[in-house]
Amino acid sequence: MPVGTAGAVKALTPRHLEEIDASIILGNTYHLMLRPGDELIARRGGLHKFSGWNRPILTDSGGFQVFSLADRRKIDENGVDFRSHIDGSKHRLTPESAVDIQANLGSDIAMVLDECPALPSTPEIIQKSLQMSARWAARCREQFFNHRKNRPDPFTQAQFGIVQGGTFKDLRAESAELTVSIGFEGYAIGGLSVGEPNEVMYRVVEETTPLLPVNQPRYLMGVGTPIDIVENVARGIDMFDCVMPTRNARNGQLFTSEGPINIKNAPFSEDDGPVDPACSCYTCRNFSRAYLNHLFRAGEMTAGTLNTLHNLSFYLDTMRRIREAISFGRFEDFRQKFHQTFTRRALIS
RNA sequence: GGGGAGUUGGCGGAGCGGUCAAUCGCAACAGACUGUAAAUCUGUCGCCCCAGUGGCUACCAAGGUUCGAAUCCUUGACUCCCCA
Repeated sequence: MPVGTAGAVKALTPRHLEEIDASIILGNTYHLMLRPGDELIARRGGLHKFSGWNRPILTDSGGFQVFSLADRRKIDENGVDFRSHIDGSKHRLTPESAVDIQANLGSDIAMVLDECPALPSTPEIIQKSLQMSARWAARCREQFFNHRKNRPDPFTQAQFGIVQGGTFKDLRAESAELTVSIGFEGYAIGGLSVGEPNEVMYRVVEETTPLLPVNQPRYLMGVGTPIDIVENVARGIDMFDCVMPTRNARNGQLFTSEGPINIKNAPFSEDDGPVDPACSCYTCRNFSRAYLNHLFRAGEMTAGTLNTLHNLSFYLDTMRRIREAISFGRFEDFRQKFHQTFTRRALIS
């Protein structure tokens, strides 16, 4: 899922996203409630209509902002007090209001409000946090059902629960059990990709996915590098979201089948080849590395657009190839080859 | 012809006797980025090396004053502005 925090995948239009065949994008409760406001969006017929995107949208609950904006919030049992990063004003997010806001946004998949604790942390702290997240999840589910019951219009939104538990196997198990027992349309693994080593993340995912229903989507939140994605599919994950392809594109890092390159680097200023010869996206079909190097250095905003288009194409293509490999029973083969060709740093031609 | 201002590292531009190999910005060179406070942030940026309270050469040029000069004086070269 390409990330479109504030109602847009940065640097792209919905037309671009359709062209690369993105099937679902992500929006953010916290950011949209502050600006322009979820009620304003509701008055305009919801986020799809407002943003001109008519395919599915998943909205994150603001749980991650509980973590990333830690210095400007206060958590208690009932919810989170936030100080807006935009103007400093005070706002409150509760499990119930997070559900209400996402209902206003009209997303297709809503996430429960959770607490994403910083790592590393002690088992005691993680356990208290996961238990509160579970209580919040139950409240979110109840509020979700209220919407289902009371809305005059058909309320077709799905809701996902989030498993926490840090890097501790038993705590992940506890959180998974609590979350699954509430019952959701899908399950996410949260609280990872917050600075822990990759092997730790892989291990935790490996220990957690067996505890989640096989016939429902499993979503690993906030991950990751192309290698991370392949490795976590291997461990049973179905869905991902990550800012990496979009943010890094705007910062000049482009993913290729041979690994990442930094298009800013001097050698590319005279490189007439495409970003990735194996890629058939608009950027790779029409523009050279030399041109993209120039656009970036010149500060042209088109650089952000072409780079983002390519990186998202690379990510979505990778997922397509993964699906194909799985359907042909050749995933292990794919995984091995991917590791061989996708090096940490692509060779410069 | 007369009067005035100036010349600093790739560029712009600080500095006006020691703490200056020289603030800062740009450019350049590299790095980071994982449920987006990010078209952001970080590092390097005279030469040499055993990489350090290390060596060398440096602020237009030459000479001088001084324990000590990018900073003061003299001469020269060049640039710019104003009045004729």
